[in-house]
Amino acid sequence: MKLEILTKTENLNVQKHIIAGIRDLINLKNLEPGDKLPSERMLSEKLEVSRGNIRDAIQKLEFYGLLKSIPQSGTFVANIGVIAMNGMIDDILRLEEPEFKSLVETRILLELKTVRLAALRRTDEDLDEMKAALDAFSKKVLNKEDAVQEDLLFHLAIAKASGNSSMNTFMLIITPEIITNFEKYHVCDKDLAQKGIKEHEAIFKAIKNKDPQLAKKKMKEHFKELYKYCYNV
Amino acid sequence: MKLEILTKTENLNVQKHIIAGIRDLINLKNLEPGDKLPSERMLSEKLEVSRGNIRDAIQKLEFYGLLKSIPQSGTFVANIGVIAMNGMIDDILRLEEPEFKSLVETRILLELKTVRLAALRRTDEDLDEMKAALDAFSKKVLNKEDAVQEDLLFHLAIAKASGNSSMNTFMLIITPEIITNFEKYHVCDKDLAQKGIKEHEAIFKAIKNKDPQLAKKKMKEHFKELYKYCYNV
DNA sequence: CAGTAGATATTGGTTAACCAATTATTAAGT
DNA sequence: ACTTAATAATTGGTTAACCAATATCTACTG
Repeated sequence: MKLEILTKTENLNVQKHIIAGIRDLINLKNLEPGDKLPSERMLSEKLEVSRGNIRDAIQKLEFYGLLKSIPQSGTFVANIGVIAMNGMIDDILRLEEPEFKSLVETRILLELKTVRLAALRRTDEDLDEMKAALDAFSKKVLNKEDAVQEDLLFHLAIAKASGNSSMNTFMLIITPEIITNFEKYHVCDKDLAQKGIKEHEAIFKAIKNKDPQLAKKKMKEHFKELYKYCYNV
Repeated sequence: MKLEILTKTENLNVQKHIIAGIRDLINLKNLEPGDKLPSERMLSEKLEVSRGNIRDAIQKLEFYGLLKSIPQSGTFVANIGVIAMNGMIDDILRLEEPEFKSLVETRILLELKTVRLAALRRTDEDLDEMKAALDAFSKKVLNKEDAVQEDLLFHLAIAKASGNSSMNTFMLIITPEIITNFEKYHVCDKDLAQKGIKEHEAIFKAIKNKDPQLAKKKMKEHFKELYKYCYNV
């Protein structure tokens, strides 16, 4: 018999099997917040997978705040009751890779907020970093070079200036895929980029002047062009 | 000499050291999208950390879409240019744990959108699940039991019905911390929960009737109470 | 000289042994 | 009988050896 390497999809299925197993076990044993899960070795034996797989699954549930590992002690149910635990795990198991449209939708939502917050909260240092990103973008466009990266970095600078760490994180999560798709579908062509400079400058100015309303308005106009491209491609 | 175990913070610093090292290396060698990174073993030697630490750091950069590992072949720079790579890595290195206020801010933003989308896109199956969550919440409140979990599960059901996978994911990420803090600060006391039933029902009804405007309005009213509690505590 | 087949080295991934901290159990002492 | 000290077992975390797929080099053939 030939031993085949597991594909990424198969690995994901193994992980889902484990996560479902942990959920069932929590229910079976009526584990409550603070209770200890069986050891990784026991879990790997019961679920018939390697300890490494178990550790990966636990890490994922830790990421979602459902479990908490403590060295040389054990893995514990986080401060979340059994009802929420079940509901959330089911949601996690059902999660699918987001489509490009979802990403754009989310990005627009986030940015219309971060730009407002940035106008309210930006420090002088934030302003400097945004200016640098803005200049880098303009320079590339004027040289007729591709500037998708510089574009996104300007937007990330706004996210940082918003002072909201979780929005900043979420922007970072969706940005790479956005860049890849933009480049693939040539969303930002040269003509559009020319307009982009003016629009970026308008956004920057509004943030500099601490005018949240105007900042949001300018961002909306900026996205208007993107919208057209995204939903026509 | 006594060997001490590394705390979680120290481990995080090691990871940041590695990520910065990888960034410097990409710059030094002018690696472009598709180029291969040095092997994990070389990196671990050069940065003087274990291969496991290297793998963790690479995994993190893979999560943010900056690197891509291929078995038995190597780790490659994703389809993102050196400028964006530098900017994003710097952002990642600077990321801090979000404060509770940031989480609430983000949650409100997300939910005012997901509720609109849910009203537009909900399937009958979505409706059933939301109804189940709604009933579970009502039942608990009427029994004068704590219902923070059921509350959040209703909101997660809305996120699912929005049909936007990334917003759904983001809601899942912030939910546990929200639950923990709500319970800690007793944000949702019994009287508020009584009101909550009516508010949830109004939201549900609006989604059922596919009325996005009304759904958003009702969600806003629902959050009005929360807002007061969050910023007074 | 080009091209190909085979051997060798390198790669990310996996596994099992190991580690020190913790926890549970036992034994001893008062 | 209770407390405490010592020991054994268990725990998550870490490390190094191992694996098979891949990439690279070598030697041979036409």
